Amino acid sequence: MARRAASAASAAAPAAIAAELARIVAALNPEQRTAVTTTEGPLLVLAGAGSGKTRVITVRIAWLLAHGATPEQLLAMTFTNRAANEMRERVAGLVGAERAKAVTVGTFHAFCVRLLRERGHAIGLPSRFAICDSSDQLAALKGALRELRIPETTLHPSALQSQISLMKSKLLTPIDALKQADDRRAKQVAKAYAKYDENLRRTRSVDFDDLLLFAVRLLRESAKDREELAARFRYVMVDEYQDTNAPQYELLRLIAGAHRNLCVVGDDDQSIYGWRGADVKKILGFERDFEGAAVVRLETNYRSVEPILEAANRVIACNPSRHGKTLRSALGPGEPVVVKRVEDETAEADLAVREITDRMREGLSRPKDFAILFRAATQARAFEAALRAKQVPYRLVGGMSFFDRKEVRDVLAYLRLAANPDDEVSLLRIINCPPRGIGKTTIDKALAYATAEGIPVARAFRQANAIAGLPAPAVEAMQAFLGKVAALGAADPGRDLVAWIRRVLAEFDYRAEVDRAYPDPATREERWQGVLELVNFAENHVRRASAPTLSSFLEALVMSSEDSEEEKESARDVVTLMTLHSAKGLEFPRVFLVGVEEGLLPHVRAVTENTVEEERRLMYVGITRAQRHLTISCVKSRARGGHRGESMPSRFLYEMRGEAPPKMWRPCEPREE
DNA sequence: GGATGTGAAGTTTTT
DNA sequence: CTTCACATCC
Repeated sequence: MARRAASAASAAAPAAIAAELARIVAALNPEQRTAVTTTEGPLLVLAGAGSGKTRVITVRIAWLLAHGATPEQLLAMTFTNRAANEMRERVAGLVGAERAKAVTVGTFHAFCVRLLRERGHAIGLPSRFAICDSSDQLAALKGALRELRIPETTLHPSALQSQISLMKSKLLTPIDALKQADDRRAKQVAKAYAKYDENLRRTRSVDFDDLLLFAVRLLRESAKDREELAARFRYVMVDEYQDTNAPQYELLRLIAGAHRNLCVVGDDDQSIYGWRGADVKKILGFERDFEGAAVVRLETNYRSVEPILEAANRVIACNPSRHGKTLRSALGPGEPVVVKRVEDETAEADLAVREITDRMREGLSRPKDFAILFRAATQARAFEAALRAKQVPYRLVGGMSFFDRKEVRDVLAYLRLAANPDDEVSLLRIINCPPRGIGKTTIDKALAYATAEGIPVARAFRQANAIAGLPAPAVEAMQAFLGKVAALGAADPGRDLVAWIRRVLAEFDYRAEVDRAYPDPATREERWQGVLELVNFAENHVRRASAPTLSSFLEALVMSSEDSEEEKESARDVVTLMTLHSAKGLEFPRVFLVGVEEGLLPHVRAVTENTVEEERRLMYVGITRAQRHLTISCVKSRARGGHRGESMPSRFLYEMRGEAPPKMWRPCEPREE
């Protein structure tokens, strides 16, 4: 990041590239062209669904480069790795791999990691901090609860996790949380938050939210770093701006606040992450925050046929607070949106699968043309069953990731412990896996000792002989185990990563543990494949990274949600099942939007919590995924939480047709507080 | 220290 | 209905 703007790149941009760019810009519609060529000052690009948003950002980067900016001066921020990768590839296609490489394109989180590794010392951050993923976070929270003697039944760790994350994404410190706490529970949450943070600091760890928070703190406190960053990144671009939370906004202000060359692209109508801290007010108030901002609306949609966009426009028009856009189809007329109400969820699944098999029989559609979209992940079950019965290949997006598999997490814990002997979470995970005679009682005693003495858990284990009442064999086993770990972690294997991982596996005889834990030979083989897949990842990392180390490998794993090879293979020609949230940004020729009922979409909790507007945006996102065909379904009777009950069509279905709901119809009522 | 049974609770998810 | 955490038993 501190690297000087190297102007060593190609002396003269090839004339061919310049001509190509002129051709591309000429082919844009007038609004897109304005968005591309307005380079100075704050710019808000309101990009409706399917309006060529990524094209605008990438061509804008090419335009900036062709008009005097150096690649080093450009910063493009995204929220997901997927978006970052796509942007990088498309920029490379426009300006050539060489210059594209020098443009900083990345997720907010990846940007912050780099910033903190290079400059974090200014706020006392150790350069070798570890990054916790969400299951590490959960384990750390359980530890904090244990130390505070709060039973997990009183404060559910996963609920605590999202509450703390939400507070962090609103820039609330544990002290703020304690000040604001007005009841017993809130006080406990604040205390757990404080203890959790304290433990992370002690183990030199940060969670995902901390990456943003520390970056903000660094740029607030160190004028030198702030000024250097602002001087380097003269042009800042942000994708999916409607998803920005408080720390991300703050970060942007700190980098681009002085020169104001900030271009944000987003769609307030697709803001669906309010529940995790994304603040739609940031995009609604951009013109106020950055006075004199130019605003461009992209309303021509290149994705969907007219009837689909008409439905989308009518639904979203019911939201009171928005910038206001109306999508126009570049594709023209098409088949009308189909709405069906069937008996129950089984019939709903049969309806969709029947349609899929019929269309496939015609030979004009393939499995990958179809997507089934739903509000809640639990709805997938019925569709999975129906697809299986008809032998239609499908993939369920979300669900358990490769890195959540037990064997993968176990092996990762070994690697992480070797890289960071203070990693308590990993230590506790594998201290007795494979079993080495260190039981729950022993561990509890060591934990109590660590808490009483105020020392790291790993140190307590190392001093096991000082702890009263521990069985001698357990003490020996612990010390032997820690000795092995220390020996492995003494030196970073660097390029020999793969061989080193194999040695770790052999040293701890993890194969034997897999054989022991899974008596069934088929699952045993499957589990072991998971371990081997991890070794593959390491191989890839060594091949791709410029200076691979154990730490860089572990970090790459935490920061990316990359699919395993096996998952990539199976994702080829299959029907896609996913939640509306994971569907954002995707498109399919034929979409089924299912379970469009009161209580589900909008969800009951959204109704009681007065967030129906966000549910309406979710409906809008669902509709606008469809290119040519959209089938919406709802049921008369649905089993929820074990009980079967009557389901009414969603209010959104009436809005979609521009009708008022019938008189007899009762939406779920907001609860009076 | 590990296997089996009982109980409660059950949107949305990326980094 | 089914998943996950916890308690109890061997």
